[in-house]
Formats: sequence, structure tokens, C-alpha cells
Amino acid sequence: MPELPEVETVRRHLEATIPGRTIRSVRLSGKRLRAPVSRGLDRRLRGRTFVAVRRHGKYLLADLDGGLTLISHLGMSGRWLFMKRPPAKLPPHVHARIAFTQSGELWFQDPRRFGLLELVNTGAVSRSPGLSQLGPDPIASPPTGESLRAIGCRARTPIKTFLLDQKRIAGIGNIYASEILHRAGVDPRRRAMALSAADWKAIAGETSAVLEEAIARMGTTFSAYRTLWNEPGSYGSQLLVYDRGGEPCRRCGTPIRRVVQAQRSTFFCPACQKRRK
DNA sequence: ATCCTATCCTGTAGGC
DNA sequence: TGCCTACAGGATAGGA
Repeated sequence: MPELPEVETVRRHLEATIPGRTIRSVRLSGKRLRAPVSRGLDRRLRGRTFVAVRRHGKYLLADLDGGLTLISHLGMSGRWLFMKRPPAKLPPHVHARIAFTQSGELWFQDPRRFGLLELVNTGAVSRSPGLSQLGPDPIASPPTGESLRAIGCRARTPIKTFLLDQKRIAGIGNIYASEILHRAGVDPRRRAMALSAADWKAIAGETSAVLEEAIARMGTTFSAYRTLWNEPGSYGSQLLVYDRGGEPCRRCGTPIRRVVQAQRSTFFCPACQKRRK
């Protein structure tokens, strides 16, 4: 679910909400997420104050005083929710409840439990598993045709799969990979190493454009994703190919095709995205 | 080294 | 209505 635009939306909302708030208590569900929640996370967070919220790819980094950083990843179904007045009845799948001395609670909810909560020393963030291997963030360091070609010109993998590889570029997921390639006019099945300089330039430009436009609309909501305020994102209405198998291409009317690559659905227009270019 | 496959988990949509 | 299967926005250990 949450890709870079959704995670960036949550980051901005967290940044506007939690810095300056001090943690009174943390309650954990005890359930294992993608990995076990850091041991003693509840005890170590007590009394700490949030300072800032950063992001790298799909990872959120919430810095606290005392040199600590709370790393989180939303996986497929995770959400951060800020509850001004927490309801008496706890909804299902809330794995962390962070209560503040000021007011309000911050909840981490994740039905499928593919998410991640980890507490590390701020200086050790980049050595944390997952983050240590991450490629450049396309918002912090916008890709160029040349920068992408440099990392992709020897990759035998299809360009769609290439864009999903977080070690190469951090933050693109299944929705935006299809959208970027459609707007760039590149067939998702072509091997990265076979792309021309013009193809790479188009992909680089559309990567920035699609991600920025999606951020402006607070991301894409199909079902689960919500912002910190429990609101859906509205980029779904802008999608040109994702989840539109069989429907007419908005540009040329040709039916959108769905194929499976590396166990994931890919959507593309066979007319707008020709093999050769 | 590189790439593909199966797997973690729950919720939901669609076929019957 | 219910039962069953397929599939879902992600990441990763293991095998080829």
C-alpha cells in the first residue's frame, strides 16, 4: 500500500503534530510485526520528546531527544493515526499506543503486520537493517537520466522490477512504477540494460513528476491507506493505468493490459508503451 | 553477483 | 447467507 507519496504525507502530518510532545506511556500489543518490535521500546521511549520527523524512501524516522530515533515502516497495511481524544473501545490491530503528557495519542495500526517498529540510536539509523541497503530517495535527490542509466545500464531485470528495487531507488512501489512507465512511454517488460538515454531521461522526469503530483494529493487510497488524520488520499482519480486492466487507455483508448512480473501486477498500454522507442 | 520464488499476515471481493 | 479461492499498496530469506 503505502509508497513514497503516502509515507511523505504521513511524515508531513507527523512533523506538524508530534515535535514538542513528550511521551507519557507506550503500550504495545506484544504481537510480532515484520520483525519483533525492539525490546524495551516502551520503557526506553517513556519521558522522551519528539524533535523532528524524517523520511528515506518508505521508512519514517522520528527523532527524539536523548539521541533516539523511532524507525517505522508501514508495510502493506500499516497506519500512523493521531487520536486527539482516544475512543474507549480500541479498534483491532493497534500494535502501539503512544500517549503524550500534553494530550492525544499516536497509534500504529497494522492488520497484516508487515510493518516495522524499531528504536535505535540516531547515529546508527543508516546502519539499521533495511535502511543500510537503501538507494537514494528520489525527492531528496531527484534522479536524472544519467544517474538512472548509471545504475541501470547493466541490469538484466525488466525496468518495472528495476523501479521496485529499493536498493536502486528508494520509495517507488507497485502503483507508481506502472504510472511512471506509462507516462514515460516505456514498455515495463523491457530489460533495463536495453533502454536508451532518451528512455532513462523520460523515466527520471516522470518519476519526479508523478511522485510530486501524488504528494500534492496526499497519495493514493484504495482501501486501507489513510493519512494521520484518517483521511484518504485523492491521487487514485489521476491513475492512468494502475488497476485499470481491460479499461480504455485515457490517452489512446487501447485496452490496458495486466501482466504479472516478479509476482506483482503490472498495468500498461500496449499502444502508448511500445517495445521499441 | 543477480534474479526469481515462496513466505510472512489479515481483509475483502468475486464466483458458486 | 455462507463457503471457497484469489488477490492486495512490501520486504526478504533461500535457491537456482
